[in-house]
Amino acid sequence: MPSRRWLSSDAETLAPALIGCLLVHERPGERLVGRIVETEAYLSEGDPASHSARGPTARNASMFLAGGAAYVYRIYGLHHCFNVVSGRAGRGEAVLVRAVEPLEGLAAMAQRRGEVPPRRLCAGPANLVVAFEIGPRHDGCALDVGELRLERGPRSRLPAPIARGSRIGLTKGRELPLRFGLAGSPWLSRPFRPTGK
DNA sequence: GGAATGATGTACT
DNA sequence: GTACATCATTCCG
Repeated sequence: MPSRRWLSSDAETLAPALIGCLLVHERPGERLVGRIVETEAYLSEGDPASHSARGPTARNASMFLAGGAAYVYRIYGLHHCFNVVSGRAGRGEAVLVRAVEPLEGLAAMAQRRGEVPPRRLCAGPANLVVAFEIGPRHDGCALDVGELRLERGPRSRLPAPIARGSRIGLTKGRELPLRFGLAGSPWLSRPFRPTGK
């Protein structure tokens, strides 16, 4: 049984640690793989932007599971976003996966995403969810077993340093530098400004 | 019951 | 930079 201990670290630690890890969606006849290049941490305390900020509800219940579960929610009535729950059970922290570099299954991803340039296939949390055919059915799933999995990347060094900046699209908690990404990667949803914003 | 809100993406000025 | 599609969830009364 693969160790899940690395997934129980706090969100601010896990978010950069997920850069370089692989997201795998494997079903009969189809295998989708991507390398995570951009994440955001949502904390259990002191983070007004976190869905867990006002305690458990029906929607955010899976965010309070133990690290290694998936948290999938709908936003703006239109899209879904995929998170890796982190920390110990009951904490309520998670890491939003904002962009991955597609490695396998590009044709299937393109079919779902439509006519977009390759670099936009999995750029943005709602876009990668479409490309990877992730849905509400994955909410609460364990990410070390089953069709949707998280795999540790190669132990070799990353091809670039990890950049850090403020999170995107928030109305609260903008000042917290909790966005992480592979510096200079063409697969990011948006580039990191040199200033860290 | 009713209203406000939102961890987005795309198109447009 | 702004407009907006679109609706479940959340909060208030």
